[in-house]
Amino acid sequence: MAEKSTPIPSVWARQQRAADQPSLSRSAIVREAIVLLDADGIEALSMRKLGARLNAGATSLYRHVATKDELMELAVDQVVAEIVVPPAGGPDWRAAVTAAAASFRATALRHPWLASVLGQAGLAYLGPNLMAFSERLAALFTAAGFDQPSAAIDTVLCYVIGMTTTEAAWLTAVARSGETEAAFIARLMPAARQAAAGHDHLVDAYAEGAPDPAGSRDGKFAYGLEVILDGLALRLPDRS
Amino acid sequence: MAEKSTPIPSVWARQQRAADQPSLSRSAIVREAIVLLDADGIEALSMRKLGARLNAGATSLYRHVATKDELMELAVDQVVAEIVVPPAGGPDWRAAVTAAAASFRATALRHPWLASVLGQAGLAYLGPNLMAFSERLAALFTAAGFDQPSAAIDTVLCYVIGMTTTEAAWLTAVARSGETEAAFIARLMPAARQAAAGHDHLVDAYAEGAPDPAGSRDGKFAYGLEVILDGLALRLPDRS
DNA sequence: ATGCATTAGCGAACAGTGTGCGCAATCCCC
DNA sequence: GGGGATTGCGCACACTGTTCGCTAATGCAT
Repeated sequence: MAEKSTPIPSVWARQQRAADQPSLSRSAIVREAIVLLDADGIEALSMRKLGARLNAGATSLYRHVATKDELMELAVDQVVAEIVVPPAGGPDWRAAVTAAAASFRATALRHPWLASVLGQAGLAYLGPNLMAFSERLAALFTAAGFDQPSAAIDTVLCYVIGMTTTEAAWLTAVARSGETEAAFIARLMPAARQAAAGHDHLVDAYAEGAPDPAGSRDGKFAYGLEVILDGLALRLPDRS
Repeated sequence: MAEKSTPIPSVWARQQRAADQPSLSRSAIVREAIVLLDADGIEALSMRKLGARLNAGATSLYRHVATKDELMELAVDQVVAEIVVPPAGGPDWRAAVTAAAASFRATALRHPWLASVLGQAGLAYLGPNLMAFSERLAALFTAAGFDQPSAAIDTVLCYVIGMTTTEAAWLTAVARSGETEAAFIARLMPAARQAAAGHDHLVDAYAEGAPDPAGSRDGKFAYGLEVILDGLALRLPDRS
């Protein structure tokens, strides 16, 4: 019992290391963090779980990543690379912006933690993929004829981030319930109806059930985007 | 799996006990939680600190609030009551919506945690003040002539939430730095410039310094809102 | 091949966190 | 006064992010 503190190193107990995997690296850590984030949500990511998933101790990660916040920043930048923005200069800038927004939305729904983290990060993240994303958007809007495109970009981006944040949160809640979206809505309706009691316009809004929740989400996103594109088009010089 | 058909319980369905005389009461807890959230941010709110602030043990709070998430929901609903939405039926619906958006933004900047929590909550929060807020918005847009106002409302709301979330996050970072906004920008510029290197449109965007950061934030918010209102106006019937 | 300097990995530990449980005290009503 | 219901709270549990030394392995120069 004397060797309670440090076990005597034995030749037989010696482990040969690192033959199995390309060991620990920043990119492997980020990759696995994204897997864990996608699977179990943002609050389920812990350094210990992530380390265990990589056959490593929790504190080993700190040799490659300064802090958990930095890890999140790296994960965001990695995932932002999935967003595809059409090249600038095409004949139809509205179609290009619509495609970029759709790609953003698809990416944000594939990684439901993205939009909320991105919204709260604001302009503090400067990762290469995020910069490249911004650059392509700026090129797109500049080529479309906006002489001061950053305000237009921010308008579209804030709308898209706000919409996908709430949509991802909703889908996460649905997924956690283990039900279909329609069943989840049905189970939520009594509480919603009771809360809406006495508010005439709200009961009207709740009255018509949505037969196709996913489709109506698509439609709502497209509607708001069209509204914004119409408003932006009015600010373009000439046309016609 | 057993609660497949059980309606989702809501905080608001449970009745609130009277006898709010003792120092510990639901409303006192929520009030103090808001103070703490405003002062130190969302991640600084802990049940222990909140209990200490109320001269009570941490676990005592659980007699009045089921969980910390429920407490956040109550805090959100409390703060939403500060948002002023003009009555419906006025002659100028755009001015009314602009005023409501400005009130939302002011409230969200007064309580920098509001927008992000609200965005991630999505439609799950059913507090009375949030319902009243939605009702007033619905009345406003219905009176303006939108026959299906919920899509229009969501467009405006997602934009406002997205914009104020990033703006609040930015201001929180500035406040934490202890510097003025201009000084913070100046200190951030080298990193931003380096990250933007090679991206022509971005260096252009960074080139013009903003002499009045607060004013330019106001302007950006107003610009995006005007864009959306223009786009919505196109969808109104008649207009002469 | 050998010695050395650097570093990757990790166990223990610290200061927190949310919250369930059971016990004591207090209150209200009969 | 008796008794049941309610409130406050200390303890404990299972976590969290992160720091600190220590060991073992690796790369490099000789």
